[in-house]
Amino acid sequence: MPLRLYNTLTRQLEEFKPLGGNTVRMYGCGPTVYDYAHIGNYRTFLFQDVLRRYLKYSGYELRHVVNVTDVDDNTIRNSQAAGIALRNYTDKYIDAFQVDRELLSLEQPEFLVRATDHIPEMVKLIQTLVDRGYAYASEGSVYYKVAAFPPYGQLSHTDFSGALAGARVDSDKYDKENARDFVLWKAAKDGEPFWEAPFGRGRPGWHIECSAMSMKYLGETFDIHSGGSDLIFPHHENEIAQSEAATGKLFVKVWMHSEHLIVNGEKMSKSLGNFYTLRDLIHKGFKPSAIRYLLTSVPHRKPLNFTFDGLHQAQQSIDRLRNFKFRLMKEKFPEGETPALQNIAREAAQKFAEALDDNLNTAGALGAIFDMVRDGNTAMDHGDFHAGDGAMFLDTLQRFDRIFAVLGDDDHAKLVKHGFIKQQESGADANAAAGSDAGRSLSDQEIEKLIAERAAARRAGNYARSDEIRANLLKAGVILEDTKAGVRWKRK
RNA sequence: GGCGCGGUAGCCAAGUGGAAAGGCAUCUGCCUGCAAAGCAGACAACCUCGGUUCGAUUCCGAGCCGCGCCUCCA
Repeated sequence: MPLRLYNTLTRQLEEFKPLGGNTVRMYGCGPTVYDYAHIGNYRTFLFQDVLRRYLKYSGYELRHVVNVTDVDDNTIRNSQAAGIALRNYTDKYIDAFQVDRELLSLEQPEFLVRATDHIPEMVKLIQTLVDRGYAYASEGSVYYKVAAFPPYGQLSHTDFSGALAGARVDSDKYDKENARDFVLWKAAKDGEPFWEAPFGRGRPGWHIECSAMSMKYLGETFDIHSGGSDLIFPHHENEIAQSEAATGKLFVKVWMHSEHLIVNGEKMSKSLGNFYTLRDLIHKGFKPSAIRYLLTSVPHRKPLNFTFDGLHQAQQSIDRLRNFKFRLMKEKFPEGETPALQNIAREAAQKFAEALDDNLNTAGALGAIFDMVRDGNTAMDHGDFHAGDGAMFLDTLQRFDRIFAVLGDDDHAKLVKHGFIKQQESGADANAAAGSDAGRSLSDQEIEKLIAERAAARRAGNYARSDEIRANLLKAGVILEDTKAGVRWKRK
């Protein structure tokens, strides 16, 4: 089955085929770096990540651009409030964005670009629009003349032929010919950062950034452009107007948008106290992989209601998958193979891909994998699973993880690496430390040592001692399981 | 007002014109030194009203409810 994607522009599910050869050229709207990105932002970025991973899975090469908006009213306001140069201020949040991306296992796009590195391209594009009669200067700023571009409204499917189309626009604020016109270049205000341009000192408007940068790296027409649903209008509508007016060519073939994340049924907002960044959740003790799972498990065209209960459920689900992988790799099975079983694993991989082919139906894809996990576990428990069957199951599991990326069990290592967790100093009495609730985490070696000690106690029939060690480890956030394949431990 | 998205068991959620995936939670049993994990089983759902149809949760119409965008916003 071919990959089919829902295109906001045509409002249809369309079979996907790259415009040029085997390489998919795609652009994703990234964050404005005036603060830490919130989990709603990451819902969109994770959707884009699933998209890029599945395109690769499907055999395509990628040329993927993600932008960072590092100049706008918010970044300027906050940097000035902090008394820090704009560039230095945004650097901090770009670094944080990169850390978050690593925590959430977001793949690096081929190009991560920032707006202020592309001012000349934007100026040139604005000049082209002025030259072609699509833009006009006014009071040192430059505006896009929406009336000059009749297809305006095609993406948001809105008819703007009527006067103001119900928009509440403060038309006194700007010297615009029409309230719908939007700014391409903002005249510099006192004390604000500015760049030189033929139309005067100033800075680019938000929309022109994405047109200039996407076309620079991907060409005048490219395959996929994506972002959150709130960007459909006006941001993406304006990008189309700018780009197509400047080139006379189709700008983007497929537009994809993810629905918003809401929290406990309400819009996430600071005033409601339900506004979460990734680090807020990590500080509450949730694992990045659980957050990734929860945010990717709901197909992107459906609103996602974020709850802590949902995060807990996500964690449990991941554990089920990891447990199965553990059995697969560690348990000893009788020699031989069972073709019927291997077919189950093979068909699961097929169903997995078929679900994702259907506009990235992640929930359906998960169902296929869990079906296989149950069948595999059942066979193992009944003694029907043979040594020769493992590879096929592992292969399907790995296919799954190329998209979902949650089986790695590297949350702890990542959190230590980025300073969210302090590692227990080595050399300390691990058991005492484990029982002391010191707020530090034990190293893998210390945990292994205690497990060995417990194993010895169990062999000696000293269950009081072995249970004490298990309880201490639990207190330190380590869960032990005695399986047929040996002791398995995991961090809570 | 305009334009969208959604309403499936306690929670998350797939899917379908003809016996309604999957995950989490709960209960029982097996397994385990005890747990955990796993297995077996149990419990439990298609917002309402019309229409089309032999048959609708699925298609059409109306309505109700939730969320979003239309102004910076993933």
